Amino acid sequence: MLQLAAYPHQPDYSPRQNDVLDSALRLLVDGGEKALTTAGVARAANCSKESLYKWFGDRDGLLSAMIGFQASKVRTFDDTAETLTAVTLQEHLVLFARDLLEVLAGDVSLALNRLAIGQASRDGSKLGSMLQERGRRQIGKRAGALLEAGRDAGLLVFGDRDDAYDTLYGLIVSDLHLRMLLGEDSGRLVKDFGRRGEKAVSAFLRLYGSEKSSVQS
Amino acid sequence: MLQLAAYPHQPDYSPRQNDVLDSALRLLVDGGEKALTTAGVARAANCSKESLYKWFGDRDGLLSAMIGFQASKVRTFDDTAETLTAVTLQEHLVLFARDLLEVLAGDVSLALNRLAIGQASRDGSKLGSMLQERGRRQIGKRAGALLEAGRDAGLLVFGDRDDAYDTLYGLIVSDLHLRMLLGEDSGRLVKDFGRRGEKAVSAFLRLYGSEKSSVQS
DNA sequence: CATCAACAGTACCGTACGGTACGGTTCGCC
DNA sequence: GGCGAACCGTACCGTACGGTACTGTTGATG
Repeated sequence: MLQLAAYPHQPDYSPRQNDVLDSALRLLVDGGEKALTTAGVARAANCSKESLYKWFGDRDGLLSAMIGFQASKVRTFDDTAETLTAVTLQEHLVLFARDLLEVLAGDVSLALNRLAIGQASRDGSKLGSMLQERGRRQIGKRAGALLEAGRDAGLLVFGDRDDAYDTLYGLIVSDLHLRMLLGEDSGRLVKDFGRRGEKAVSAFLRLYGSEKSSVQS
Repeated sequence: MLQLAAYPHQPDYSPRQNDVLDSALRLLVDGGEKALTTAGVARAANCSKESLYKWFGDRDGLLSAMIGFQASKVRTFDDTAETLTAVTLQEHLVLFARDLLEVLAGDVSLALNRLAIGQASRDGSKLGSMLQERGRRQIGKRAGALLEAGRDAGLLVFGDRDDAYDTLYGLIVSDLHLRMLLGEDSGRLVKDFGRRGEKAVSAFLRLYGSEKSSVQS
């Protein structure tokens, strides 16, 4: 699991409003977008609809705020302080893979992705690009730093960093994310994230690893 | 592009009803789920709401029928008749990759996936599993046959066929499908499907190809 | 021509939701 | 204590949608 900030970090809203956003996320996770009515949020959060509209403008503003709020809780940490060896690079990659899979499988993440995808056709995909920017881009920065550190240490060989990350991502996730979004029983799939990550990293190292990066499995 | 049956093949519904389903799909593609109202479908298809309910039961029945109807139009073709060489295997894999990407990027496919994902939280994901079964499973059979033919010809080495296909799928698609579902401007991404497929197949062959399968690029 | 089934078009109903308005309450501030 | 801002709870409004009922109209069959 990625680091969660111990304190909400006061991103954009007051503590009271953060509580409301928490309730809204809970509601969304439990019942899907259909359950996310303004009256329902107000009831669940013990606030009035009038306050909702004062704080967030309208329903879309509430949705945007929910995405921003959730993104503000997901923290990526730099794990490239130490100098990399073949073993530690592999370990860090496997750790990254596990974290990535667990974030993608999180119920809040799944609910928000479903929400954004559902709205993608309508409103010019504002929510979709928000999720992209605040979600994948952020986690991609961590992976990119790790990959470049591996290259600097002579353990990885690649030309374009984004291409390498794209390959790594595909090897780790494949269509698992989409299957979960479609509602495939994730309970059955969730619990070999460790093994899945190891296999993906192994394949990635076979593709992009230098000679000196080989690690006996 | 995958083969489209020249004749609708009379899957489950009458020609008149197929026309209605076509109109409904068109409506969904143009305006998203919000635009897919029963009155809208009836107007677009020049039929009455009463007929819609008689034919499809209720709105969910209409959605299911739309998925089934669209799936019935996508035909996978067997391309493993000839005996495989290193070159033809690579060509078939690249062709498969291109077809896969173009299917996933199709506007009807994207609209239906968005629809199913949007409903995944509510109804026990009936539409989601339908899409899985009729879509990915179907296209996966073609890939699976190709992979096994490659193994039989001594060009590929793998233990579990599904694992190998999962890897191939991840290398080809990565998170491109999700990005398109989120509304990322596909126009910018769409047109190097050929190159993307070639690179993915090249990586796949490096992972799963036997000695004798090496092809100079 | 009479009959009957299928269907289009439309009017209608109940409900649910987004958004607004208002009375009552709490709480900080002078 | 008096005042005003923030806010809760609720009532309210307009609209849009899913689903049903009704009235023709067509077209095939005997």
